[in-house]
Amino acid sequence: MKSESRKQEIINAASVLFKEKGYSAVTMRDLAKTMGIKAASLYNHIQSKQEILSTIIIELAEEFIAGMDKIVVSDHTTVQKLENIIDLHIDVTLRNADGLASLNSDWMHLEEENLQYFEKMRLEYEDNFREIVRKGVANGEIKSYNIEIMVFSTLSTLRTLYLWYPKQQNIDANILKKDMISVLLKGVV
Amino acid sequence: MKSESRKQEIINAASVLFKEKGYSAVTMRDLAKTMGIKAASLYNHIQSKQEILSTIIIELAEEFIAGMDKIVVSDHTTVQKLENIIDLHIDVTLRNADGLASLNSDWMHLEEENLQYFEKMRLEYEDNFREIVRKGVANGEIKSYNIEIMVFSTLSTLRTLYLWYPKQQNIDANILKKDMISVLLKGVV
DNA sequence: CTATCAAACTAACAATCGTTAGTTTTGTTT
DNA sequence: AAACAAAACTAACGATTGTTAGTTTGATAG
Repeated sequence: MKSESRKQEIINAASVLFKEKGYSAVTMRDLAKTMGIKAASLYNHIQSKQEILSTIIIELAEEFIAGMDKIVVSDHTTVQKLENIIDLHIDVTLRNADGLASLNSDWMHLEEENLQYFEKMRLEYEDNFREIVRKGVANGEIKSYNIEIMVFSTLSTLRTLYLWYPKQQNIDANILKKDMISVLLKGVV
Repeated sequence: MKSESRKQEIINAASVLFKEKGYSAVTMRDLAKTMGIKAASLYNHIQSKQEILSTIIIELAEEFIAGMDKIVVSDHTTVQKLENIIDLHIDVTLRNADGLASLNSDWMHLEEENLQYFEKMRLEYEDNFREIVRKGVANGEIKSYNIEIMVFSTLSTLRTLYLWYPKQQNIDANILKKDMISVLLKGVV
């Protein structure tokens, strides 16, 4: 076996470092030191620093696309769909909070092909989100505020979960889901 | 006059580049090319790359601290205070959206002294925010959801405004304030 | 004109970057 | 014990990094 697990260990360690300092500020020697080996040894397992970044980001982006697609084709109400989107973000955050840092902050360092692929997915995701909200406004389930503001407000919170949730200790995932749905959809006053 | 304005031009150009690629990925030669001069010439106006970053971030952080202090000592209701916080973030975002990118994403590259100062200010700001919400829950103005979730949800949206607002064309600042207050406080359903 | 001075320049530095080539170690299988 | 492969190593490369030293340019004031 060509040590796929060792490669994953490197990617996981890189995710942590990228979250702390960002892709550009992390050197291959930093990553090697974390793994307890020399920088050159990393190349027995990975092809390049760029491969690490793109693996982290593209994998996560495809997860979001797959999750959103399921929600879009479902026959739920708008409110249920929004609840499912919140669930999706919380689930992905619980599974890979470190990797989400790269997806959110280092996507611009992807190289040409993967950059275009990522941006296409992000646009598709946002369009789906916007369309769900738009339909909700149209059928009266959602208040008639500016759609862009509602989408941005919700999505910005969900996208930033990876920064906040790992620092919380006393919040169970299911309680988080429930309260986050309440706060995001019904407001605080 | 020791060309304070030329220094500000450099800082403004750096803010734009830092927003696009992050502090670590921007080289002094990148910045010089943007200014139409050679990298060495930058040092007639600034002391170091680090000075540019700390100027951008510390100035903005102090603005937030000053704004928050005014709100804290006011005799407004909790809801009014939250509305004023939203106003504060929108005002700062309109004035310096580029710089906010560094404050949000590159603060960890500050050096020892400024890093500690920044982190102290951030903690102070969040504590003030949390205390305002806590009092609002105590006197019944705010719903009794988890306080951490409410603070995070609101603050994460306000902190990310700099990414979103510059891309919006048809949204007037006053309409944005009004709608943002509605969405963040009263929810979308 | 000439003196002055800010602001540009050229040239170079030591350090560090991602990465490659070739070699040795380590652990398992025959 | 011999053979093999995985995974570590040493050494080095060319490029790029932030920054410095010293010099030239160009506009302004006497």
